[in-house]
Parts: sequence; C-alpha cells; structure tokens
Amino acid sequence: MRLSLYKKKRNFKETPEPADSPSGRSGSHKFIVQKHDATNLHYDFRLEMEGVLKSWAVPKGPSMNPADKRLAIMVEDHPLDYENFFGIIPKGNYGAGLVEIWDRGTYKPIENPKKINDEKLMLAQLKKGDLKIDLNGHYLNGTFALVRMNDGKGNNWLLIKKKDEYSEDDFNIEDLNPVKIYKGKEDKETKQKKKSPNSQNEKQSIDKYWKTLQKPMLAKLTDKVFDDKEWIYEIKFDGYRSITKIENGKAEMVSRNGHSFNEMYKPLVKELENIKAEVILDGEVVIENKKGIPDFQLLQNYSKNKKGTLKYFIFDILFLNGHDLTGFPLYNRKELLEELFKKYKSGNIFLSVYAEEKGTSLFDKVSKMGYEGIIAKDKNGIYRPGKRSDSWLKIKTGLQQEAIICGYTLPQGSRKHFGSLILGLYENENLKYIGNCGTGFSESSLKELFKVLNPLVTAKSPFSLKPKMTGTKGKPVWVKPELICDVKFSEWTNDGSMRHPVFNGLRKDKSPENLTRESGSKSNLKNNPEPEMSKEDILTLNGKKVKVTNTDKLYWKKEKITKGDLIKYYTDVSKYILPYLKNRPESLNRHPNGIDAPGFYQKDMDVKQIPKWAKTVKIYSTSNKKYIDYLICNDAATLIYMANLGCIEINPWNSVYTRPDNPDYMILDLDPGDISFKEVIKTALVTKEVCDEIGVKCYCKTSGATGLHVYLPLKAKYDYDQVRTFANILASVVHDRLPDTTSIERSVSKRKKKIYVDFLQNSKGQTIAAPYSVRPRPLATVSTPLMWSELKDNLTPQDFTILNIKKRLDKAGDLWKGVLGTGVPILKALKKLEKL
DNA sequence: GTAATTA
DNA sequence: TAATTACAACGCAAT
DNA sequence: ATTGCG
Repeated sequence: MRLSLYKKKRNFKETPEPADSPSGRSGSHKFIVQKHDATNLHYDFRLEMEGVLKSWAVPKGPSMNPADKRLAIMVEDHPLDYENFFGIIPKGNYGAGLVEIWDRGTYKPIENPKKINDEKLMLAQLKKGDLKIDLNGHYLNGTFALVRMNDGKGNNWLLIKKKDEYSEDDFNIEDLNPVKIYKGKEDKETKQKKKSPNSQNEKQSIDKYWKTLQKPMLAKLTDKVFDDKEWIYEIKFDGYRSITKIENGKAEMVSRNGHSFNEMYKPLVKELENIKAEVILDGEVVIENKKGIPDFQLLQNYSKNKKGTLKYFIFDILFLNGHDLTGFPLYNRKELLEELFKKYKSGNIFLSVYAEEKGTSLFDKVSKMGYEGIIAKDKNGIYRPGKRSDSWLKIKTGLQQEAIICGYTLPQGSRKHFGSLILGLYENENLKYIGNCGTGFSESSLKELFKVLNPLVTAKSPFSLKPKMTGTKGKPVWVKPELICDVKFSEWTNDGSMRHPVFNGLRKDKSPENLTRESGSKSNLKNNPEPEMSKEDILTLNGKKVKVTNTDKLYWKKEKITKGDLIKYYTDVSKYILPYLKNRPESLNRHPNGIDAPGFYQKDMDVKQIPKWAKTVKIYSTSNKKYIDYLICNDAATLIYMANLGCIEINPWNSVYTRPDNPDYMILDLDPGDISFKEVIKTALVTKEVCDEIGVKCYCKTSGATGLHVYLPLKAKYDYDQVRTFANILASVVHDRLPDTTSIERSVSKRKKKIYVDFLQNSKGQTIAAPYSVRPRPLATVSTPLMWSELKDNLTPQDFTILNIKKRLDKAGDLWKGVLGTGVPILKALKKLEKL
C-alpha cells in the first residue's frame, strides 16, 4: 500500500494497534517518502515513506521544544541505513538544504544547521530512492522534520515534526521517550563490547579507521563556565594535539595535520610501544616548565634544545582491539581508557584527569595555576573526528589570539634587539592594528625573533590606517605582515586592541591571509570608531529609486562574480533585454544565496512590499483558486529590483498580460542529456531546415545552460493549444530526421544520451529564460541570441557570459528583433509540414 | 529580502 | 535588541 | 487524483 502523509493523516485513526508497540498504537500501512521537487522543497512537498507503518507517538526528548508537535511513525524493514547520523531535519527556510543532524547519544543536534547547507548531503546519506522527501504546500506547509532512530528492539522510528499541523488530540498520541530507548541500546552494546571485545562482534581492521580517526575532534570556544552533571571537565593543555596509533607494538604519533611526531617525540613513542593492544588514542603533547605548567614556547624549541619535561596526556580512546569506539558516549570511552591503562606504569604518558559536574571550581583552580583553560565535554557525546562539535567546549582563562606581526619598536634602555612587537589582524581586506606586545620574551626568543624579523623589514607601514600607538616610546620599524604569533591577553579594549598582551610563541603552522579575530572571543567592536561600510546603495534609474543591497555577496563563488556584477550587467543590457519583457508576467527564479545554494520560485508579489513604481497584474490561478500579483518588468528599475532579489534568471511569459492566451512566439527547447553539444547544433540546424522547407522564419539562442532555444515569431495570432500542437508536430518531424540523437519523450529515464526536443514550454504560464538573461550556472552564462551562421562545431554555450555580452551587443546589436515582429502563419505551415 | 517570532 | 525562523509556483501529460 | 517534469 502506498499513501501520502496527508492521506495518512486521515488514515491514522483507522490504523489498528499492535500489542507490542511502545506507544501502544500501530498499524501496518506501507508508506513511501518521495521527494517531488528539488527546486522548491519549501512549499511543494509531498510526503510519503516506504516501510510499514506500525505506530506513532509524540516523543519528548530533552532538547525538544515542547511546543513542537512531533509525530513518530515506526517503520519496519526500512532499507535506509544510517551510520554517523541519527536524524535529519530539512527546514523550509533553507529548502531541503538544511539538514540537521542529531546526536545518537545525546539526542541533540550535533551540527550547526547553517553549516550543513547541502541537499546532496542528505541525499547521499539517505540514498535516493530509499527515503525521499517531497513537500506539498497544500498539506505540509511549515516546519517539517524527519528523524529516524532505532528503538533497540529492532524497530525503526521515523519522527515527522510538523508545527501546528498535528495535535495530540488528533491522534490521541501517547508519549514516547526515544532517548531512553536509544540510550538503552547504546549501553547494552557498550557493555557487550567491554566485556568481550574480542568475541562475538566482528573485528575491524585498525587501518581502515586510521585515516579518518587521525583527525582530532575539536572543541568550540565559549566564554561561560558551567556545572552540569552530564558533563566532565578537563584541563586544557597548551601543547600539540596528537593522535596515536599502536599496533603490533609499534606506535605512530601524528599531529592534527597528519604529520608524524615519531622523530620529534621519540621518548614518548618508545614508551607508548609498551602498550600491548591495538588502539588509537587522542591526547596532547606538552612540555612542563620548572613550575609544572605546560609551556608552549618550550615545546616549540624542544626539537632544538630538549629543555623541559616532555609529557603526553591522553584523554580519549577511539579504537580498541578491532572496535571503533567513536560511536560510544564519552563516559564509556573514559572507562575503557582507564581499564586499559591500569596495566601500564606511566613514565611520561599520563591519562588526563577530569572533574565531574564541577566545572566552575576546576576553572577557578586552573586559572590560579596559570593554565590556559578547561575543556568541558558532554559525557554522552560521541567522538566526531575532525569536527568542531558542541559536545566539547573550550573555556579559556584568559584570551588568546593569533596575531600578525606587522613591525616592532626600537629597544629602549638596556633592552636588546627590539622593544615590542606591533601586531595586526585582518578585518575584511584591511590589516588593522590591534596593539603592541612587549612582554613574554626570553632573552633567547628576543634574539631569535629579531633574526627572523630583520629580513622582512620594509619602509612602508602594512596597515591601511596609521596605528595610534599610545604608551610606546620606541620608534616603529615595519615588517612585511608574514609572521604569526600567539598572544595571550586579558581582554579586548573598546577600540579593538588587546589589553595586557603577552607573547606566547610563533605559529609556523598558519598563514597570515584572512587571519581574523577568533570567533567566540568577545570584543567591543560596537564602540569601534571606524565607520562601517555602507551595506546598501540607492540607484536612480529614469527617476525611479532602487535600493540595492549586499552588492559584495558572491553569487558565483568560483568565478568571484558578485550580486553587484549581476546588477551592473542588467543595467548595461537593459535596453536590449527590456523589449522581450514588456508586459509579460514574470516568474522570479530567485537565488538569494548564489548559484550553489538552493533557490526558489516566486510569482506572487507582496504589493505592499514592492516599490511604488513597480507594476504588477492580477492573474487568476486556477490551481490555487486565488489571484496572483505577477510582476511586470517594463523598465530598468524593475529589472534591477529583480536582480537585487537574487533573480539571476529572468523568466517572462510567452504572452503579454493584455493577451494572456496568445503567445508571441513558439519555442522549441533543445535540451541535451549526456550528449555532445555538436549534436545540439545539428538538431537546431535540422529544425531550421524544416522551417525553411515550410517557409517559416525561426531564430536561435543559447539557453545559457546546456542547450539551444529555437523561437518562431507568432505575433499573438494563435492560442497556446494551437501553438503547442504545432510545436509538437515540428518536434516530431525533427525527431524523425534525427531519431538516434533526439527524443520527444518527457520521461527523463527514456531519453538518456539524447536531446530532448521539448515543445511543452508553449503553455500559458510556462516560462523560459529570456534572451540576454543570465543563468544561475557556472561561469555566469547568458542566454544569447545567435545568427544561424554562428552555429558551427566550435560554438559552446560557455562562450557567452555576463562578462562579454555587453561588448557583443554593442558591436552587433540585438540579433533577435524579428522575434517580436511579423508572425509566421503556422496553420498554413502545418499543412506543408504534414506533407513533408 | 522581509516580516514575524524567539531569546 | 539581536538572532533565528518562515516564506516565496505553475500547468501539462502520463499514470 | 496523483505524479514527473521543466
């Protein structure tokens, strides 16, 4: 049985309950989730699921907003397999692109949703066809969520969250706590593995995991200390993070960039090799100074002078004797780690101690002792290699910042080499002064640093604004901004400088480009006297004022083409494109976040919201049973307004609103599948040949994407049905002449490796990119009118882009004027066509 | 991009 | 007040 | 009535 969610909604109550369901309600409907429309998931969403519907409930998880109504559906034998994620939540705001991944252990979102802005991720995880999502505004308009989990009894649950769509009364839903159920499963498995890690479960090769596990899990920076029973707290060591693999008595230590530490920290490697187990461990290499406090500067010089005590503090275990442990909650991993180390006496290898629950007290202690800070870790969190996760938080005692050395001041008195370092950071493109740092150097580091700075000395200040150095006496000497150092300081001052900065060593592993303030470190930038860059401009076009915003926003990332460039283009070509838009209702295909982010269509304009001078017309939509305020683009101002809305592509109707049922041209859209563009050219030429034979004029343009468009001028003499029928026949004739390379089949699967001769765009309300319209495609290609003589083998659609069309137009003019001119007699032509 | 809602 | 969230389509043809 | 398609 196959049914959609809206059907299910009706059917739920009819579903009989099985006795064994956790929620006590169930049925056995098979259902399918299908993604219907990749471009407009927010509103065109039909939902179905494949599997057997057994029961439903509203679960209550710790982090769930109780106001959210969640509907849980249990499915049997669902083919979907999940590994690293626990649930997915696509949200309308970001289209299907927003996927929220939920932690299997904590039942909390484990990624910042904004960061996962990629529909592909979801499709990849779910495998298209296994579980697809399909929205339909009529039934599922609003927040929608799908969360899948296993309840430990072999039952898979799919939660469907739909705000305001369901109420508990509707279904008489009983509570279900999937968290407990899930954790129960995790605990059981963990215990099993702990008790007999060598038996039962299949062993996995350590090398298979080594590559991914080499990347350490990272902590997010936060500035609040807290106490929480569910968290543990560790000292943050100021050293080098290192992951170690031990296998057959051989240890291998790597840095967070995957470089080997084996040579540098030989004594540690030797000691680690005493461990007779197959493990991957995570820890930090530190050097303690005489006071027993880790010293980053000593560590940096260790390879040279071997000063200080080298230690390795281990705080995590990722793999043990054939078992990947990253999926286990932290407390389980800690237990395993402790058990493992019971057997070994430590010399310079230590387990990192941790405090439970009492984060603030540890933080206070650590601050007094001079450590850098603490790391708070969620007991239930899993280990996520290479990810900066919310389940690990770093809380620093003081602030720390990497800064670019932009110069130094001359030494005063008995000071040798230099007085202080002049430091800067990038803010947008500009290097900004953030203070001088004159302490934290030893005599040797002063000398050493001076030696590396000298070759970089330059006469010109690297800052865009001349820094005001108060309280420093020495004369500044500028250096090229190429070196980076670590600086500790107490706080940011109001004008964006560091208070009490202390030098903390050079960073050789970073590059100065784009080095900015560490996110999370607080600064009082609001009081910064520097004027902010204006974010908007007002353009005046024929007396109409258009606000353009975010002109620096990159619409084409790779090509570095901005929204400003798009606006410039449409301003430049407006006189060529406007005739093709006049009085034609517009379908806005908006890409407000550039071509790589999901876009959406918009037809209905909010008349109150758009500029006063913008023209709209009301046209009745039979499918929606309401009037739609279509935008009419009759002037440059409206065109720019559209571009500012992220409307990269301009899609006008084929008919003007005054004669909405009579198209002004017929369109054949030659859309190649996996086939060479030469064949498309051939097809267009055959189309032209047929048109010539029946005595009708036709025009050609690139679609701007992959194909070509052929237009026949009609001058609104026929209705859409007549035109479509004619297009159908013309397409068939072309297909007959090129049966191997073309297809008029609508189904995608039936026309692989062929050119789809699409005649169905000749319908009311259907649109196609206008001549001179940019397309949201790589290279910012433009749908470009061509002369038939240009259709040669070496022509490609990529020849015409936003960058060169203006020049072409100014030179050759508009090649398509005839398209809106005298129409061709298609009824006569039809008769000729039938005789062919 | 804008309006509404939430923290 | 700042940050987050929701919202923005249609018609034809095949099944 | 539902679904695929552009």
